[in-house]
Amino acid sequence: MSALHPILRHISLIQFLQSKRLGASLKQIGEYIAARMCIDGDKYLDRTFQRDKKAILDNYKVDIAYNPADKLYRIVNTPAEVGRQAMEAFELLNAVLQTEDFAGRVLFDHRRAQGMAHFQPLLNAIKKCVLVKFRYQKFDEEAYSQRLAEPYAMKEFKGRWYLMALDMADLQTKTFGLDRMSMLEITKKKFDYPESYNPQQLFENCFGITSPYHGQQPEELVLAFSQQQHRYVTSYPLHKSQRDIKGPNGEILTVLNICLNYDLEMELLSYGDQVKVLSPEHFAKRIKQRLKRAAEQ
DNA sequence: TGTGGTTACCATTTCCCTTC
DNA sequence: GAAGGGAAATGGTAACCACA
Repeated sequence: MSALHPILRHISLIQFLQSKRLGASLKQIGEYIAARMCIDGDKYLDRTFQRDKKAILDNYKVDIAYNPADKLYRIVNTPAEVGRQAMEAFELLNAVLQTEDFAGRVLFDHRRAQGMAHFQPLLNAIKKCVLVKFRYQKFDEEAYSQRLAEPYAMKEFKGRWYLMALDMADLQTKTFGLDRMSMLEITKKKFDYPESYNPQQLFENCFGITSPYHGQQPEELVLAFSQQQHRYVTSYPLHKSQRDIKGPNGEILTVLNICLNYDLEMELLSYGDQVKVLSPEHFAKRIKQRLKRAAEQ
């Protein structure tokens, strides 16, 4: 039995129950798991299922409930984001391990963001509401600065992790890249988490890690992608508000309700000549100026 | 009262690491 | 590569509980 065996079973169980909206009996679950795990049909026992059910709730926050009325088990909540990501990561790992005979034919991006060692300590600091000290170097500055901050939340963007924290030097909430931190120290000094700070709400209308400036409201952004690029952004949307509309000449336009921040500018610039900003005009001008400067370089 | 889900406890099996 | 031992996973059973 591999150490991966139980985890694979848990994920199989979740996927099976997700596909069975109306629920599944213990017999159906047993047969599916037995087939999936290549074990004898009667080897997935009730006792193991009960243990799996508890482990799934603990590890993935997926609650499997039994309904005595129809004698079926079903998932009663949506897997939390962290659980979903854990499942995806494990599925990838499992698939890769199964293809080890194909070494050299499954290629990974070797670029790895630095600073992931800070992730767990910072998470603990957020949980315990204690101040953190660290040395920080901005990308546009040579010098390091010493920071003391109240850590509030973590956010991922393009393979890097960022800390949202209140900088005690100027009492401004800022975003710090973990890859630019060093000499992290978790203090014992407690702080009160500000009730008004809601990171999910703060970034709801944003792309990337640049939070909106005070009072900034989302705007309607209209884009015209090339046919090829349109397919790409449809399969990997920029923002949850993204939708398609028909333009005046029957062409497909992409519309987003979003704060027009630096990260979004950079993302659109990365598409080169495959996208045209139609509105708002001030944002189109900004993109045009950047492209003009880029051409001059 | 019977049925079936849940949980606790202990036994057994299997895996994996270390040592030779 | 084989053997031994520890750890983890799994199996078996009994007791408890809710519900029809």
